This record gives sequence, C-alpha cells and structure tokens, in this order.
Amino acid sequence: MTPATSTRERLIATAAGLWHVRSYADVGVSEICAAADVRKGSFYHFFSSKQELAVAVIDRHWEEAYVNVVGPALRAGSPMEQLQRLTIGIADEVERLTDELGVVPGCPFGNLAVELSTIDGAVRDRLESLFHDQREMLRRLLEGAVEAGELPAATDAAGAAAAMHAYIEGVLLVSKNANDASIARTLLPLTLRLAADGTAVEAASV
Amino acid sequence: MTPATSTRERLIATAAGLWHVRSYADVGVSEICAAADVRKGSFYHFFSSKQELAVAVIDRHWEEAYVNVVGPALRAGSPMEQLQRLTIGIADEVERLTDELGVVPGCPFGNLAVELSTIDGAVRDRLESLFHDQREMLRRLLEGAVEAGELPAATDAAGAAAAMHAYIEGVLLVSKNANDASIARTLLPLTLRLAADGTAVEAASV
DNA sequence: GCGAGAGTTGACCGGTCAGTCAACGACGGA
DNA sequence: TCCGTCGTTGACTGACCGGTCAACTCTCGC
Repeated sequence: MTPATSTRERLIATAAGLWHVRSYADVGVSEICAAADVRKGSFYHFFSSKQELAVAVIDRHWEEAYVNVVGPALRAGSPMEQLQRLTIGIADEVERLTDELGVVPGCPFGNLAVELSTIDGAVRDRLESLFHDQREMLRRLLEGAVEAGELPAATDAAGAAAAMHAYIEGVLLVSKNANDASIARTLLPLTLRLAADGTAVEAASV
Repeated sequence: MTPATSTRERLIATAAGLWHVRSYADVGVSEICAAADVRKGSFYHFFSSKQELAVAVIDRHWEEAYVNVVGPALRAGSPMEQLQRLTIGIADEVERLTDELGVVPGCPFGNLAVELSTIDGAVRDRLESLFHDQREMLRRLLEGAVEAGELPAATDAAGAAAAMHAYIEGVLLVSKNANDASIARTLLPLTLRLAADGTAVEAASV
C-alpha cells in the first residue's frame, strides 16, 4: 500500500490548490477529502482540525515558492540584479499559475492573511513569521546592494524591504481581482523604486 | 414607525462593520440580522441575497471613505501635497478604525477582493470598477503634478497610479496581518516613491 | 502465529448556513 | 370605509458545515 505520508501529502497538496484558487471558507474539509480521494475519518487522523491543515498548507506553499521562484532568482548576479530577477520570477510564476489554474490566484499567503488574520490566531502567527522571513531576505539583499555600491549608503534597508514586501502583496491582490496576470508583469518591476532614496519626492511639505 | 430606509441602512452599516473586522464568510446573514435587530424575513425584503448586500456595503464604504479621507485630502495644496496628505489621511483612518474596532481591519475593498474575486463575479466587478476609479483619481493627481513641474514630464502617470494603488492595498494587508497600525503610518508615506522616475534603479541589466 | 499500532472506513452528530413563505399590521390614497 | 402596498414577523426548509466514532484492515516486530 502507499506509504503513510502519501495520504497526508495528498491532502496538503489538494487543499493548497483549492484554497489558492477559491478561498479557505469556500472549500470545506469534505470537498478537500473528495478531491484527494480520502475519507473524512482519515483526514482527522492526520490533522486535528481544518486550521491545522491550513498551517501545513502555508508551509508547503513557502517550500515550493522557495524552490521554484526565490532560490533560482538568488543564484547569481549582483544584489540588485537578484532583486530584479526575483520580481520577474514572481511575474513568471503568476503567469504559470494562471495558465495552470485558469484564473489569477493571487498570493496564497496574502489570501489567507486577509481572510483569517482577524479570526484565526494560529494562521495569523504563522503568516506573520513567514512575512518576517521574507522581509529579512529582502533586507539582506538591499544591504548587499548598499555594500556593492548599487544603492546609497543612507538607504534604510529594513524600511525599504517592508515597503517592497507590501508592494508585492498589493500587486498580487490587484492582479487577482482584475484576473489579469499582465498587471503583475507590468507592476512588479517597479518594486525596485521603493528601494531608492526618495527624499526628493518626499520633501514636499504638508 | 421608522421610515422605510432605516432598516435597510441599519443592515448595510452593521454588515459593513462586521465584515470589515472579520470576513464575509465568517459573518452570516443571521448574525448581521441579530446585530442590526432585524428579522431575517425583513432582510430578504430589502436584499435578494447576501451577495447583493455585499455590493451595497462596498458602495457604502466608498462613500464614507470619500467623505472622511479622500475629499479632505484633495481640498487644497499642490498635487503632490494632496497626494502626501492622502497617504497621511489613510494612516490616520487606519489608526482611528483600530482604536474604534480593537483590531487593524485592513482595507474593506481589498478584504472583499481577496475573499470573493474568484468566487463572486458581481462583487468582483463592483470592486474592479471602484479600483479603476481610485487609480484614475491618482492618475489625475500625478498628471497635475507633472503640469505643476513637481514631477518630470516623462512620468508614466497611469503606471505610477496603478503601482501606488497596489502599494496602498499591500500596506493595509500587511498592517492587518501584523495587527499593527504603526506599519501603515510608517509605510504609507513611501507611496510617493512609486511616482518617481525609477530609470536609474531599474537600469540594472538582467 | 500473534499482538500492537498505524491507517482506513462510512455512518453519524449537532449546529449553522442562505434562503423561503404565508400571515399580519400600518398607513396613505381613493 | 376600504383597499393596496410596503414593511414586518417568526417558523420553516434542505443542504452543508467541521468534527466524532467504533469497527475494521494492513503491516511489521517479536
């Protein structure tokens, strides 16, 4: 018989796909089980609740995103080149998922954050820790860019990293609502503008 | 007896508040009715479905946002000053709502967009039209800034407006997940960086 | 051969969901 | 005075929700 992990893995992968395209609330445990060809009793053998599956799904999404998008972008080049390749890689992934799923699914983390952050503390905490890691990754890249002379020494790397992270989430949100992957393609490269020292444009007095 | 509009208005206001803090799926028609002190039969006298109420709630949120935030910001000053006051006004509103509701509620439009855009076409379409109007508003401000010499003539106003809109949505998303209104306060002023011509920073070859 | 534990099964639970309906005022115009 | 309409009421529906459970099978160490 298939190994013990197979059923559990199938549930995670199935839920990840269904929740990404629709929403956490709209796809119930029964539907996930049916799609994964697993009986409900088995589901609760592996997960104590729907919420616990959600946490596992979040981890799975990040593992896959790291392997398919983040890792390749960081493999070579100067820090700013890596950042640029990261934004392009995200746009590539949006297009790939759109073709695969027939709809622009948005960011799996942002989707769950919006739907559950004020309702489910466990999911919110996992997402917050993940967002923190993502911002840290961007911050290290920006600091590397400063060291390499690609950005001014006065750059606020942590602030810019937080802004870039928020921007990427926002772009994926509006692409999803418009159901238009080309929006991500167009807007994501502008992420780098947030790394620039904006003192000139921010100097306008209030 | 109270005029005909009162019950309907109460339902819209109650649903707007509950959905903003929690989520569309998590707050049902019965709970809205109970909180608004309306019987379910009356609900379906005014709205043919939960979805129809959602559309009315979206319109209501925009009316209020325009009166409380957008209108005041656009009342005076140069275009760039107006933009800057808009970002500050949004941060003010986030803090006000956080104090009032006890939690950072995020953007009511972004929240519904993420939760429903791939599920409910009517809600998606209303939000898309609203997002379009918001981007147009930003575009006009940016074009005004170009005319006033506050931005270079080569500025892509439409592109920058789309980027700024996405950025604001993203900032509200991450503030909500972190449940920290100060994030919005810190990040929203950086919106203006997206208006700048980023050719220098975007020039890094891939 | 024989337990033990992991994995599986399908029937089942109470509760809640969005939505329906027939009956019942209240009230304004004819 | 009567009637039509707008609003209201509360009981009701069928479907589905997340979750439970006892019984069963399979595999593996002993």
